[in-house]
Parts: sequence; structure tokens; C-alpha cells
Amino acid sequence: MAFTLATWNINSVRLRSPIVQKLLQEEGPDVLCLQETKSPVDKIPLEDFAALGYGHMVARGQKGYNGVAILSRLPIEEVASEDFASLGHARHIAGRLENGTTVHNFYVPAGGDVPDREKNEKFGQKLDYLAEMRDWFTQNAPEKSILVGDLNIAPREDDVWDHKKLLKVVSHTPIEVEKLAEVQDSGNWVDVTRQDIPEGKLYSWWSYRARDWDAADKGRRLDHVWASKDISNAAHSSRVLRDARGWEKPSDHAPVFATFDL
DNA sequence: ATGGTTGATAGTCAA
Repeated sequence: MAFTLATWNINSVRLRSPIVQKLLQEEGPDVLCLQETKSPVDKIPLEDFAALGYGHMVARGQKGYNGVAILSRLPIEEVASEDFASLGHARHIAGRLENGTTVHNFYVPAGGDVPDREKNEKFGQKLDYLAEMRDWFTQNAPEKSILVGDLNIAPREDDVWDHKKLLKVVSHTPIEVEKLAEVQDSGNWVDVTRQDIPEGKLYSWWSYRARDWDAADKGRRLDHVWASKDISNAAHSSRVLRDARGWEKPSDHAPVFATFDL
């Protein structure tokens, strides 16, 4: 069975239900992982999505902030939901498809503005969150698993518009890149997006604050698709749907896709 | 060095 998966930080699933529907109709991923739904689970407009064939969902939510959901046209069963760093935030959910594939959907803390845990509690929480992800995947070695989400870190030089200018900017600091690498190593995860697109600048997020996001193109690759080693050779056709950043009332993130022959 | 925009929600906080 081949299935296509997409991950998208939607920045309010209720406000942006119209463009979620547009994505489902035009691109037809089998599984869509959303982050920053900013909604209690019972207020996610699932009926809008069910009408398009996406009647299955596992989700965690809270009022106003955070929130993760996996929409699927295939049956999916919840298998985990961890509160890493004990923040009391809805930032992780994992589901399993009937073919045995596990999908982890993460919204890693953004970390605030100052990359120093002494001066900025949020930065420390981000590093702690990553350390607990690492420890969890050390204890729970992933098999036949996919990890996606807004990891809020752009690890490579060509994942940002200017490596040198961003070295002290939260999302691209060396300590964050190191912590993310530890998570990746702990689960033997393969970066599927960069397996498929090994060369060149690649972004999934552009700030709302730019006058012209497209022309300035000051992007970062914050959204990721990883696969456990045992299924990494089944992955292909990765892409970022940059067009979606220019849709009506857009999210500041674009969806990232991958297809798996499993 | 600073401000730029957006969303949830009702004065700010978070991104």
C-alpha cells in the first residue's frame, strides 16, 4: 500500500478550516498532521473534513494555544500522547494505521526570543522538551514509524536563508541543532525530506512580519518528516507546498509532504 | 537596535 502524508502548522484549525479543506481537495494526502490547532478537540470542525472523506482523527487540544491533530481517510488509533518536559501542553500525539505504521505528530516549543536558558525560561523548556524526546525514543525504539511536525528547529545551513545571521536566532542556534540531532540519533530516525531533496535551500516557514514574504524569501525549514530506519527506503516524493503560504488568510507555515510504499 | 504581523481572547501573551 502506498500512502501520502502531509504535515502542516495551521495556526488555528478553526480559522483556517477553509484552507485545510482546499489542501485536502487539491492534494488529497491520506494522512494530514496538523500543529498549533489552538482549539479544544471537541471544537475542531471535523465534520468539514469528514465530508471530504477524512472521517478519522486523533487529537490533543487545549484552549487558545498549541494542539496537535492527525486527520486521516484511513482508520487510525491513538497509541500515545506524551507531555514532555511536563509543561501541561498539547504538543504530541501518536496514532497507528491499520498497516501497522505509527505516526508521531509533534509541536516542539518555539523557545522564546533569547537563546539563553538563564535569561529565558522558554528556551530552557525547549531544550528540556528535546532531551525528554531523546530519552523516550531511547526507551521506545521506533519501528515502522514516521515522526513529523513543527520541530521549531532548522538544522542545516541550507535550511535557513542566512546561516551566519541566524546563528544566534532561536531555531538555528548550535545548541538546538545539537539537541535535535540527539533526538534523531536516539530513534535512528532518517530525515526523509533531505533524503529526497539533499541539495539546496529549502524552507517551510516564512514570517508574517516580512513586507513581501515571497520576494524576501527569508525562510526556515522548521517542519520535518522523519522515518525509522527500517522503512526509510519506502519513502519518496518529498516536497514543500510553497504555494499554500500564498493562499487566502495563510498560515505562516507551508505543508510538507512525503509518500511511503508500505 | 528596533519593529515588523497574526491569533486567541478580552488585557496581554505567544509565536
